Amino acid sequence: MMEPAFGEVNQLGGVFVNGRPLPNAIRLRIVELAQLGIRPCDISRQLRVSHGCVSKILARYNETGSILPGAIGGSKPRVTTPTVVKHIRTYKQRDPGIFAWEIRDRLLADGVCDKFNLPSVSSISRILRNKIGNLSQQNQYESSKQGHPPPQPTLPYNHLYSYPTSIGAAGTKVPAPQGMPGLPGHMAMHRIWPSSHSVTDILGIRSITEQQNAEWIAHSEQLCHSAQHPSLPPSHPSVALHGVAAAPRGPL
DNA sequence: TGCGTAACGGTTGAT
DNA sequence: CCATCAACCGTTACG
Repeated sequence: MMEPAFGEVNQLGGVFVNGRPLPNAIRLRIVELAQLGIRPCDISRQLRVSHGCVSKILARYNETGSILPGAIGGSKPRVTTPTVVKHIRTYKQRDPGIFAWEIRDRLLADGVCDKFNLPSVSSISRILRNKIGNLSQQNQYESSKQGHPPPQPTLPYNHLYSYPTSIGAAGTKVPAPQGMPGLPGHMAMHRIWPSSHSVTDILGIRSITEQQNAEWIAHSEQLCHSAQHPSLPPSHPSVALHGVAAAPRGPL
């Protein structure tokens, strides 16, 4: 906890925070530069991001269509699957005074779970608290993970990074999320460049980096921040975080 | 020289 | 409330 305001410096002189994903703006640019035809090794040098990272981000983008990092932390529901949650909700609705340990017994008795995937009492309590709560009439049994309770969808990361609205979390290795061909070719790759500093002179790439990159990223970061809201600004950077990625480790 | 990837030290967050 | 621990992170180093 406690995000260091300043990270460490890598061999290329770039700043990074160990254990944490690169800022969105940079991830975005890695992809965009690649689409402009700039080679990974040059992107690495220009952005001062290790080539290993550039390689990884690009590879991920190619297969998921998302520039976002994968879902960090947590653990996949081992026992509290959507089905189990649904049953618990039913028990609770039929007998609001039921105890967690009674629910546990019933899950077993009803064959919903076996002794190996039977949730602990504390797990059940948590489910009652977090997922069912009022149990007035929630119907969507799909509310296991993507609940959007507050207007502010739990920020995936500290504001230091602030990721673009919609979730964070790229779904690990899911090959092709919904409608996400993941083909870089389809991209609506308008010119994302700041102004008209055409990148055309790829031969003189060196002339555009440094400063312009910094400026661009700063600008991009602002967009990312304001993008916290569902509605994206019109000038939303192309490659974008669209599509995002798959659900963070599906319920099953 | 470029790049894919394992090892490494690190953080996170549901269980 | 706290410990676990598996998931991910980016950098480094190797091939």
